[in-house]
Amino acid sequence: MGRGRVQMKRIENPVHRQVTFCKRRAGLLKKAKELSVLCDAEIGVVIFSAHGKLYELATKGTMQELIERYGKYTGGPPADEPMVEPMDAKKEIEMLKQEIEILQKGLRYMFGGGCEYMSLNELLVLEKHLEIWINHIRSTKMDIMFQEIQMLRNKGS
Amino acid sequence: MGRGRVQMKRIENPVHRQVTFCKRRAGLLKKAKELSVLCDAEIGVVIFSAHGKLYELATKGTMQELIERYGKYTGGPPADEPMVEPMDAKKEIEMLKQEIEILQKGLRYMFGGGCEYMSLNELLVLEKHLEIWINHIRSTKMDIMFQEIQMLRNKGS
DNA sequence: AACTATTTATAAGA
DNA sequence: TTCTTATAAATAGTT
Repeated sequence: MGRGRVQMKRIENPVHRQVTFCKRRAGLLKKAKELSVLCDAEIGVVIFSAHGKLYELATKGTMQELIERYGKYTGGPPADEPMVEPMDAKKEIEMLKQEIEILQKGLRYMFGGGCEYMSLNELLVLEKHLEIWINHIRSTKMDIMFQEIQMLRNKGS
Repeated sequence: MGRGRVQMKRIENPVHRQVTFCKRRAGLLKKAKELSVLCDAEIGVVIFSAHGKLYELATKGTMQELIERYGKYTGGPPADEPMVEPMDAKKEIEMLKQEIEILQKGLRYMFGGGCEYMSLNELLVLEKHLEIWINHIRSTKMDIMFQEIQMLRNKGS
C-alpha cells in the first residue's frame, strides 16, 4: 500500500523496519477498534515488538477479562483472576526468576557483546547488580592496599 | 475503503454487519500476520463475534504462550498452566537464591576468579572492565529512553 | 461469492 | 525525523 510492492518477509533494514512497525502497528490497532465498533465484537490485540516492548488493545473491557473469556472458551486454564491473595512468596519467586533471567542475559552479553536486546527494566536491574559487584571489588581493593601499607610500615620500622 | 464513507458506529442492518464482520476480520488477521513477519513481532489477536464465536491468531507460538508472556510482562496473573504443584514456597525461594548465587559466581568467573583471591592489579583491571560495561549499559538505557520519548511525542495519529 | 468504485493505508521521497 | 505523495490494499455497495 505504498509506492512499491512489499515482500512478505522480515525487513532487514532496521530503520525501515522500525518505521514500518510504528505505522503498521497503529494501522492494526485502528482496524481492530473499527471492527469492534462496526460489528459489535470484543477484540484483544497483543503485540510484542522484536525488542520485547508490549503494545495492547482490548475493546469492551480489560485485557484480563478478555483472557478469562478466552480461557473459558477454549477450556484452558482460567487465569486465576482474583489474585487478591497470591501470597507474597509467589511474588518473590517471580521476582527471583526474573532476576535469574537477567543475570543469564548478562552472561550471554559477556560472550556475545551487546545489550541492545535487553529491556530498560532489565538493564536497570543488571546495572544495579554490577554496581554491587563493583563496590565489593573496591572494598576488597581497599583491604588489600591497607594490608600492604601495614606490611611496609612494619618493614620500615 | 469502499464505495462510500462508513460511519464509525455499529452497523444496524444484521446482514450488512455480518458481511462486514467477515471481510474485516479476515483483513485484520492478515494485517496482524504481515506486521509480525515484516517486523519480527509476536502478535496475538482474539476476536469474539457479537454472538460469542471465537476467532484467534497467534504468531510465533501458541496463544497460551503469548498469554503467559503477557502475564509476566504486566505482572498480572501468570495463567497458571505450569502450576504443577504448590511446592514449599520457601524451599523454592531458597533454590532460586542459590541459583542466583551460582550465576553471580559465573559472572565473576568470566574475569578469572572471585575477587577474594585476586591481586590488586587484577582487581583494578576488573574494576575498569565493569565500569566499561556499566557505561555501556547506561548508554543503551539512554538510547532506549530517548526512543520512548520520541515515540510518545509522535503519539496522536 | 465476484466485482468495481472508492476510500484508506502506507512505502518512498522531500 | 515529520510531512507529502504516488501507489498498493482493503473494502462498501452492487450484481
